Amino acid sequence: MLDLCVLGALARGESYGYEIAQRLEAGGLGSIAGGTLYPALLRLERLGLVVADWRAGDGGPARKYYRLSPDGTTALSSAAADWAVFVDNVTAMMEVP
Amino acid sequence: MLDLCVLGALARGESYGYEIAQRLEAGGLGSIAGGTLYPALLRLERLGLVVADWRAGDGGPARKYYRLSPDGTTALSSAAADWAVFVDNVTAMMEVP
DNA sequence: GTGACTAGGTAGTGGTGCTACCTTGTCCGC
DNA sequence: GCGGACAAGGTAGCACCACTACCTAGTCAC
Repeated sequence: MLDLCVLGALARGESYGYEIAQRLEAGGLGSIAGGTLYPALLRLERLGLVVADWRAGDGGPARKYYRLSPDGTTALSSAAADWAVFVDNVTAMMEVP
Repeated sequence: MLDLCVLGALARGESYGYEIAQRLEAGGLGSIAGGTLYPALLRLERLGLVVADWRAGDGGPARKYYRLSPDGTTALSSAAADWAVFVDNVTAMMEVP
């Protein structure tokens, strides 16, 4: 769930962890703590869905920039389709007719 | 997540575990195994969101019929509202603009 | 030089859903 | 009349995931 939102946030352009958290919060998903976000980013990196490289910080510590890999892009669009179906089913189940 | 779907299934009328699983499967949520469903029902019962009573089986073992408690009804409608907001946010996050 | 802020990471925990397995009851086919 | 299929409920253990708490390191302002 969180992983897919992170992929979606990265679909808006490459970014680093701290800024991804801000994108997610701006998207209404609440504040995602570092201890939640960074393990998710490491998972996605190990799965090959995102690729990362370190860059010097702009007034602050170095940043690790993440961007979608081709696998990540296809995983995101396939997950988005699955998500739409799942949402339709769950919403129908939760609404009392 | 599953708990809310179970509440939704019970909002269609009181039922027992085996039939709830069939309602969920008919709703497109896939086949929910007993080892998944029954712990969820026990959770909901301990939380007071559903109430249950045993009745003699109709050609088969006894059945435990569950129905929504007043707390369960309010929990379901409040969860459905939260779910709608959450879905909107996640869907927006996962769709690449 | 101390604190605030940015940035990333690890350790441990709790909840949740899964598989696997068990028990009881009825009915059907051989 | 016995074994298997099926209905119905339950428990045990495992794996994953998100969370809290904590740690490290860099820069800047006071």
